[in-house]
Amino acid sequence: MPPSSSHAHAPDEPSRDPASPAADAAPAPAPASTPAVGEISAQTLNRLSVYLRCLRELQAQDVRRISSQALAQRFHLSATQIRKDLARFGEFGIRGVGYEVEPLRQQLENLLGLNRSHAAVLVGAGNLGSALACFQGLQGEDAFRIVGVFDDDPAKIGQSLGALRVRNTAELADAVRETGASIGILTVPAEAAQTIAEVLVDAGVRALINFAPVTLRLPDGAQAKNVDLMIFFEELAFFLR
Amino acid sequence: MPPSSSHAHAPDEPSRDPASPAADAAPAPAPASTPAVGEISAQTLNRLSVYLRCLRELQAQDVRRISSQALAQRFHLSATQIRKDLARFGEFGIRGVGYEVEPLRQQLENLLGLNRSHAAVLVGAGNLGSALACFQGLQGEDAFRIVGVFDDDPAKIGQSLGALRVRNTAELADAVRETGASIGILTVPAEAAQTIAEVLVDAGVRALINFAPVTLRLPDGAQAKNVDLMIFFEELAFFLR
DNA sequence: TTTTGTGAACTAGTTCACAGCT
DNA sequence: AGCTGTGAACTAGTTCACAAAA
Repeated sequence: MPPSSSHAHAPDEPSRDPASPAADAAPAPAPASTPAVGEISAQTLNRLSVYLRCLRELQAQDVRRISSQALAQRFHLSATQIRKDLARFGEFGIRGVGYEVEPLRQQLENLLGLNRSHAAVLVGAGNLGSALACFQGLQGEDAFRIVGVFDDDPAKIGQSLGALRVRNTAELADAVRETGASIGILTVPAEAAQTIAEVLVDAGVRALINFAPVTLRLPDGAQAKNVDLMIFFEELAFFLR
Repeated sequence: MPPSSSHAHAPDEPSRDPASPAADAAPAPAPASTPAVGEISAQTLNRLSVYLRCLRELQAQDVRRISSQALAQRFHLSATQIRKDLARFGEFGIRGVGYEVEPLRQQLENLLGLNRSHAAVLVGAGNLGSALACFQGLQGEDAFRIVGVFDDDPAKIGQSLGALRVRNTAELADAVRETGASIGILTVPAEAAQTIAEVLVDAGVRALINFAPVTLRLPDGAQAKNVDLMIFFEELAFFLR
């Protein structure tokens, strides 16, 4: 990886590109009315992830029920917003009581699509790529499994990363088809990102996390989440003026 | 955005708490009217970072001038928004012509506080910490310098990461004071994050990037940016339902 | 009671459309 | 003519405040 790509993430993308692969509504298990995919903002989605994390923490502490109020205080959130966000997908709470932690956690996992396992391939075995390949957050979850790590650099090919061995990028498309991977993680240099993204999407990947500081142009039906780490640093620099 | 960040995430924090360590207005070098720090939203700030990156790319291609229209098309942004964002800080454009790349780039760098160098310490030399310590995006910029890497683990202490050697976390506070570091990068386990954050802030660090999925509670005057990589994955999982 | 779920009010952010320079 | 800068219109997102349910 050349100038090891400058990856960094993207807090939230500059507004643009309203195109989104809207999926259908109502996933089988949810009894409540579920809005079409495109109708939930990234912001809301991120909050749901946060709530889920909070619920898991509560569950680890054997908390069975919690009110929006208590949840908000415990994790510095807004009680009203928690209620609004949750109410969007059904009536999960019990009036006068609060929410039951376990069922709510499950609802959120279903809603976020974490109830099934997603295979991911990672391209670019530089420092960041290696870190992600070994990332405990991913290993711990059942929802995501990295099934292949790829790089161009002959020096890296063959090296092992955790349980995986770095393979030649030439094998990428075949590997995606064989494993049915639906997620691609791009930790390649900026120049290579677009090309690799196209290979991935052609082979069947539908969701990308792109750590390279470029905007990917993707066909409909494929989604990319840009993550530019430099932007976080620049945001802090601003507060230090 | 939360005061000093709330839980774990990154994209953009759940709304709330308008409190912010507002600094004063008008930094000396900017001739244009500069709003107080707290008045610029994280969203706008991120867009400014994006514009800056685009300008640098244009400059590398010897483009001298560009209109908001052309800029927008080239990088898939919104022309109106570019103009609105920039106009907020002064009249940088030439009507009928567009913007001069070089001076605009400088203005943005000043505005974002990238004209001076910020020393950063990194705590937690795991996979992610190591990746960031060697991160070219940071090495390339003059604006940020990682001046120290710290860890608790005796097995890691003494190892070298790029030009640096991992030091004992016990030396952290002294190192911050000696180097005058203003930024702290937290790549420690969730349990350790709050404690380390306090040590850093006590020693003089005013801005943190926290990769641990916990909400840091910080005194006024210190700012944390939470970055939770899992949230990016969860966002994609949703689109794959 | 207590606490959810939700319309209504409010606030922030984006896009439109055009006046005003060059 | 061409393009910026900007009020005005619009859209999205948040908070308030209260009716309905347990």
